[in-house]
This record gives sequence, C-alpha cells and structure tokens, in this order.
Amino acid sequence: MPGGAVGSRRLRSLSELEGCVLGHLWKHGPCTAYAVRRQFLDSPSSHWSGSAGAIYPLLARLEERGLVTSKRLPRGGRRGWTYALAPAGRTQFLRWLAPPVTADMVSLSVDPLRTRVYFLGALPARRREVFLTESIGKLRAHLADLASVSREDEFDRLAVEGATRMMKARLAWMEELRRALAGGKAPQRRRGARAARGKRRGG
Amino acid sequence: MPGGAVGSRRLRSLSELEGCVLGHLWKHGPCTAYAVRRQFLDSPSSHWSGSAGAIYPLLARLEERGLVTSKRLPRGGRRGWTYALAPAGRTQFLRWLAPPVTADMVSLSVDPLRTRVYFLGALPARRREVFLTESIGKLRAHLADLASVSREDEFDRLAVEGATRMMKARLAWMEELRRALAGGKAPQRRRGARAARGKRRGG
DNA sequence: GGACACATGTAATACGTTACATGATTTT
DNA sequence: AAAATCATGTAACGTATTACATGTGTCC
Repeated sequence: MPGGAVGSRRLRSLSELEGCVLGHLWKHGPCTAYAVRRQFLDSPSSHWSGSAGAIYPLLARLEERGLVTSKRLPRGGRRGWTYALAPAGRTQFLRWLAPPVTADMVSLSVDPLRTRVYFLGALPARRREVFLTESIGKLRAHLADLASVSREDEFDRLAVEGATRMMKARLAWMEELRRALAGGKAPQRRRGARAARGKRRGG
Repeated sequence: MPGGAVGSRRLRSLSELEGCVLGHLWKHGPCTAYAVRRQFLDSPSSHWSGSAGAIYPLLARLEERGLVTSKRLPRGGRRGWTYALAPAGRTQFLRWLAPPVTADMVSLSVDPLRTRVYFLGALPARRREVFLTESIGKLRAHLADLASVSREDEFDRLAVEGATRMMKARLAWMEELRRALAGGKAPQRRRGARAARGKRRGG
C-alpha cells in the first residue's frame, strides 16, 4: 500500500515490505539485492512481485535511513553490493515485529475471489459455474504448490502451515458455494431474474 | 496495487478497486461518491481505507473512460453528483467479474500476522507469547465483528461466510501455534540460543 | 447561533509496477 | 564467439494514502 507523508522520515515505522526485507537480512545474513528479490520471485503466494524497481530503491532508502549497510561485492568483477542489517535496522525490525498488534494486521486483506462472490448475481448461472469450477481447480493446484515451498526452519514451517490452512478453508468454502448454487436452492435462478434486476440499475 | 503504464488507457482492464466500485453501482443503483466510500469505511475487513483521495478521483477517471455517467444531485442545495453505471461500464464490469481466473486471484495476499511468524525466532519466548496472545484476542474480536456485517442478499451472505471461514482457520492456526511454542518442543528455547544466532547476523 | 459532525473535494507524497537498458556469466 | 540467461539497475507511470480546505446540515 502506497503510503502518504507520515511524520519525519527518520522515525517512520516500517512498511510490510521493508519489514520483510529486513527480516530476510536477519534470517539469512548479508546478501545482495537480487537474493532478496528471489525470495519474492520464488514464492508462489507472495503479494509482491519482487520487481527490481521495488527492491533496489527500497534497499537504497533503508541505507539512507541507516538501517542497512552496504559493501561492494568482494567476488569477481560483478558490480553491485551486499547489504547487511545495521544495529539500528535490527532495532527497527524488532520493533516492527513485536506488539502492539494493530487492527489492519488482523483484518483480512483483499481477496479477489471473495470480492467477486459479492457480485456473482450479475452472472448467469452457467457462467457462475464456469467461474467456480475454474477457481476451484486453480485453488487445488496452488495448494499443491504450497506443499513444496522451502522451509528452512521451524518458523517457516509454521508459517507455511498457516498459509495452507487458509487455502484449504478457502477451497472448502468455494466447493460448498458451488454445491449450494448448483443444487436446489440457487438464488435468482428462475426465469426473468436477470431482466428484473436489470431494471433497478442504471445501464 | 499501483499499476504501471499498461496498454492504451481505454482498453485497460479494471483494477480490483475499480471493479468493486462498479459492482457497488451495479448492486445498489446510482449513488454518490460518498455512498461508495461508506461501503469501504463501514466494512471491518476491507483492504482499502475508502479515503476520499481514492474514491473521488477514481470515479472521475471512470467517467472519463465512459464507464459511469454523472448527474447533479437533484435534492437540496448540496453540491455534488450521483454516479450511475453506463452500458460500457456494465460490460467492463462483467468482463472483470468473469473468467479467466488468473494466478494472482487464487494466491493468498499478504498477511501481516503470517509474515511475522516467519521471523518469530527473532523474539525471546516471552515476547512471542505476548504477540501470539494479543493476536489471538484481536482475531476473536474481529471474528465477532464479522458476524454483524450487513448481508443484503444471498451473495453477501456467501461472501461473508467465506471471510468467516478464513478468519476461523487463521485463528485455529495461531492457537495451535501458541500451544506448540509454549509446550514441550519449542524451538530455540535453550539458553544462549539468541546469542548464538546473533553471531550469524550483521548487527 | 456556535459547535460539531457530515459530505465533497484537492494537494502533496510515497512507492510498487511495467518496461527498458546494460553488463556479466554461462551455454552452445 | 554468438546466443541466451542472469544480475543490476533506471525511468516513467499510476494510484492509494494522509492531510488539509471548505461547504452544509443538525443539535444544544
């Protein structure tokens, strides 16, 4: 989420992405910007693309704030730097990691599938079924992918376990949804329902 | 997610927020920008803040693209407009709503709680417990809030059911996590673990 | 009739995205 | 050594956020 102007640059708390990057540095030790990118590039369920345009400037900003330090790459002719967590960065990272737990941390983020369910009444029954079937298929595939993501420590394992549980809940929900809509009591399936609703609307 | 320059402005597909706004217009008929804002303002688990700076310009852009039409408010001296879904907007909305289901629609978005679990090893056991306990408490409160959000139609009900299921999965996961970490086999609880890990890191 | 919330915007800012431009390394 | 891929960035862009400015209605 793009942030506005908040407080004096130095004291601003970390964004989620900044926290993740600092966390990577904490967990894996000094590394290049590209190694950080790869974490996002490789993850099947990362919200961020790990685009170069995000990571390189972000690390530059973190260095400007004194949260990381950089050294020229020692090996070979490759230009570029390795970044390491600075003491101030460690402090900020722990502050970001620890309580208090804010409201936006517990609330669900946007879910494109759920969002569309709100408006599923706009589709004829046939297309709804196609949508649900396709979603369920992709959900299953994604769940299978989750099983093979790397878990380098106990906490990775626990976190992936959480992701898996949520994916399973989402899948089960969509399966029930399909059953409910395909079965007897499908809402708005009687003839003329579409036209009748159309009159209420603008276009 | 902030988008880059993609294709010619006219043909660009809708962002999630644009889809939601058009969907609101489809579902509730013509209304003011503020009424749209309220949907986000009132929802306890919306990713978007519904800030004025997001909605007013967004509706202006949609009008520019011919997806909505506006009329001056008929009632009273209040300035401002009501927006209605235009035929082109309806078409685009249905295109946004329907298949194909893309990968980013099925993958889990960022979850601040889960993100932190990856790095929970950075906290001493005591602070971990505080974090988990506090999270669980807020999760329960949020779940209670979910029970009272408005459901104006069957699809609202189904969507909220999905949100509830995911929240419950998240809660159950965190409860188990707390049990696992508090109980016997807590990782890195032996003395000196922190210092030992510290040597690996930069700070 | 002043205080206060509601409603309607605008301004400045930050930042993640795509697309592009090179340089280095490996493959063929 | 030409081609392909990996790694390191930069540029332009869109857009959500916070903060502010102002007008309108309601409540004491």
